[in-house]
Amino acid sequence: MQLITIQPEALFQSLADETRLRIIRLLATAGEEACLCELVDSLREPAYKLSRHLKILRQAGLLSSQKEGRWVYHRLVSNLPHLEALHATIHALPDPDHAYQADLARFKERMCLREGGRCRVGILSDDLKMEAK
Amino acid sequence: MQLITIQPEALFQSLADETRLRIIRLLATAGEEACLCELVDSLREPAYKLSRHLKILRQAGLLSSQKEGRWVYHRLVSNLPHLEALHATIHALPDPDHAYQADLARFKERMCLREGGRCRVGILSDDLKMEAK
DNA sequence: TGCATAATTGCACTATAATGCAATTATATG
DNA sequence: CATATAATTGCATTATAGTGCAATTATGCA
Repeated sequence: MQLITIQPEALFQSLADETRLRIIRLLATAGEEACLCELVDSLREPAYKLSRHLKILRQAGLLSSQKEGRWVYHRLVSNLPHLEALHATIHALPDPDHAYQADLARFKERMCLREGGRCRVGILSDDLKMEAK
Repeated sequence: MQLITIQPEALFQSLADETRLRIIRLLATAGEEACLCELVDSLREPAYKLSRHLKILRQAGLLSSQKEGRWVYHRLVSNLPHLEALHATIHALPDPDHAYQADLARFKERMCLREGGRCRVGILSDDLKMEAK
């Protein structure tokens, strides 16, 4: 499921985007897996955008994704020495404008809606639902 | 000399390029500072190219550069927790096609030409000199 | 002061990557 | 089987970033 030879620069490439770094920092600090709709509500970014960035992170070997019914849960991969080291780096990153802190706060609140540890609701933020026909 | 607020994604952005990552890995593994011509001979890339990438790394807060006569020495910055962690990550990176190992071997050889710990010769690789008038 | 050289930079060009919209796929449920 | 919805993707557009050449700057030295 993961590439045998990951080019190191592709690893950093995948973190060189604000949205992707927000995703990774959130999952790293929360120590949790999350589905797309939970990320949408936490980061307040449209689903199509996050979905694409999640794919990039998966291809870079940073995330693994697992489908459960209609939901897809994304979690950090950390079975390699350089990935462990990378997570330590991410934990040590500064948060100058408290953007990550805000993401994490929304995420924690969102996690309260889980039932039996699983997501049972869709996107809650009205302005990010696609149903705006 | 260095920015007060470095955006974390700019840090990864600066490592998301093969040439820049080669520079950083070389300086990190060698534990040495190096001038441009030494890097040109070690990485076998044209001076104008490396010079530009060095500038980007400097602006990202990863390198500091110091002029000594005609030579400019570049060294890693590591006075911050997340930079220390980043160096650990870089040390843990795989080297699938042994490119970094080759860079380091050329660098060590090149360092033998120093006198009193300072570079005294220019670019040695004939095909990378600009004098090809 | 003139020349050689270490290093940098302006400019044009090309390649790559992010974005938004709309459509589509896949799954659960009445 | 029809509908709702979680998630993904095709496409056109825009923005960003790397490259090579040639010119320029800055320094040491004869």
